[in-house]
Amino acid sequence: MAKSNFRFQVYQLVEKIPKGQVWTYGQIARRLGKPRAAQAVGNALHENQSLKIPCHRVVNQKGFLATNFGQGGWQEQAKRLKAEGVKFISKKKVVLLY
DNA sequence: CGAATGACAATCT
DNA sequence: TAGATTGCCATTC
Repeated sequence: MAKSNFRFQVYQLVEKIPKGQVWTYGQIARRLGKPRAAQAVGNALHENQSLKIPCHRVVNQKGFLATNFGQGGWQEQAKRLKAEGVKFISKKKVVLLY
C-alpha cells in the first residue's frame, strides 16, 4: 500500500510507547512536527489498525479512550490497558502523566 | 484533481 | 468553568 512516511512515523512512535504508559494524539502529532495533526495521527491508526502496534495505548487529550475503536470497542482497549498496568480514573478514562 | 471524512485539539463565547 | 464552534492534517472516495 501507500505507506506514507507520515503514517510510518506514527507507527514507529506508537511502537515506542513504554508499557504502562499512555500517550495522547497531540503529543505524537507534536513529535512529528505537526502540533495540529492530532486527527491525522488518530486517522493513521484507525485506517490501519495494524494490530502490531499498541494503538490501545493512545488516547485523546481528555484521557478518554477512542470512541470508535476497532477490535471490539473501547472496552477491549481498556481491558488491554489494565493488563499493561495502566491506571484508570473511570471505565473509559485513563491516567495521563503530563 | 477536488471534495468529504475522521480514533483530535485549540480557541471563543 | 463548561459548552459549542472552527481549524488542522492526512487519507479515501
